Amino acid sequence: MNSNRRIAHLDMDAFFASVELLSRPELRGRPVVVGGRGAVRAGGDGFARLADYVGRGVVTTSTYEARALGVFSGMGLMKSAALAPDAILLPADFDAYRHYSRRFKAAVAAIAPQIEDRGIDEIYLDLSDIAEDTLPLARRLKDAVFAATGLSCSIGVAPNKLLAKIGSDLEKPDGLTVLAADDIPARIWPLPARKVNGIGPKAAEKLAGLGIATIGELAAATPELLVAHFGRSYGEWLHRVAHGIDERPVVTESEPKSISRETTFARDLHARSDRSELSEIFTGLCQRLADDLRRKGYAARTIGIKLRYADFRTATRDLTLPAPVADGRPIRQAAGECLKRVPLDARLRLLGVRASGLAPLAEAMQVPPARQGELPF
DNA sequence: TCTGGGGTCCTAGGACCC
DNA sequence: TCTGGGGTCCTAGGACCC
Repeated sequence: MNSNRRIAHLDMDAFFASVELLSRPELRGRPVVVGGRGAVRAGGDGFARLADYVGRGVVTTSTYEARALGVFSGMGLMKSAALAPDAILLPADFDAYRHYSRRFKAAVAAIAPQIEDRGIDEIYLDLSDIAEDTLPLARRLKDAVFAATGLSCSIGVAPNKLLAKIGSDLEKPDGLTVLAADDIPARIWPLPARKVNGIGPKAAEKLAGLGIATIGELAAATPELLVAHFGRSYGEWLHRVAHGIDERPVVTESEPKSISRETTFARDLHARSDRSELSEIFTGLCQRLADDLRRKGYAARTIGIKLRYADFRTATRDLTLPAPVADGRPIRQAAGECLKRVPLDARLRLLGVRASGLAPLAEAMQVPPARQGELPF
C-alpha cells in the first residue's frame, strides 16, 4: 500500500444553480433555488418565486445567497418558501447538468486521468503519479474546469479520500485546501463529526448522546466504547476515520449494481380508489426501467418494487428470476408478483421499480443449455 | 408547510448444500 | 435421537451519499 498517496477531491460549487446562472447572469448575487416539478407561474420579471410554489418538491440546489437565508438541498420547497419567499425558483434541467458534468470531467482528465466518478458534480483524483507540485497542479485543475465550463469548483488535496473530501468543503466556494497528516489536530478535530463522509444524521445523533460532537472528541473515544455502541465494523471505522486513517483506493472503473425508477405522486393514491391510475404509473415505470436497461446494455435477474406510504413508511419486495430480463413485459410481470406480497391497505405517496443482479445484455441473451448441470463435461 | 430521485453498502435471518 | 460448521443465495430494511 502506497503510504505517500496524494488524493484530491473536486466538488463543483452549487453545481445545478451555477449552471442555470450561466444563461441567466442577471440572477447572479440573488437567492436562487433549483428544484420542484411542473410549471410554476412566472412573476413580472419572467422568474417564478419560491412563494408561488405549491407541491411536494424539494430543493435540489441553492445558491450561496439562498443558503444564507437557511435554504439547503433536500429541504421541502414549501418550507423553504417560508424562509425565502422572494427567492427565484428554477426547474431542474438535467440534460444541461450532464453536459457540463462531461465537460468538467474531460477537462480534469486531460491533466489527471486517475478519476473516480462520484456523481454528477464531484470526483476523486489520484495525483500520486504526477510530478508537479500540489498547489500549481490544483490551481491548474481549477483553471481548466473554469475554462471548459465557466464554473468554479473547490478542491481538497490530502493523503487520502477521507481528508480530501473534508478539505474540499473547508473553503467553499472556489476553495483550494491542502491537508497533511500533521494538520489533523488543528484543522480536522474541531469539526463536527457530521463532516465525515459516512457519519449521517442517525450516527451523529447517537454520538451526541454519548457527548461526542466533534471529530476530535470522536478521536478521544476508546475503540471499545465505539464498538459497544455501534457494532464491531462501524465502531472500528469511526475510530479510524477520527484519526484520519483511510486506505480506500481511487476506483477508476465500476459497473452499476442496480438501476431504478421511482415517482412520488402529486397526491397520495390508494390501491382501491385509484387502481387504474396506479396501474398506469406502474406500467410506465417498468417500461422506463426497461428502456434504461437496454440503453445501458444490461439485463436483470432480480426485479424489485418500492412503496412509500402516506406516513412515509417504506416497503420493498423483490423477486429473483431463473433468467435475466430486459423487456418491459417480463419486468412488469415480476414487479406485479412483488406487488402481491406487500400490504396495499394504506394510501401511497411513491411507487418505484428496481432492477439488480445485472448482467451484460449480450451475455444474458445467450440461453444457457438445458440440463447443463447434469452433464459431466 | 413536511420530506425527490438515483444510487451504494451493510446487516440479519432463513433456505439450502456440503 | 441428537445435532457440527461453513458457504452461498435470497429477501427486507435501513443508513448514507449526491
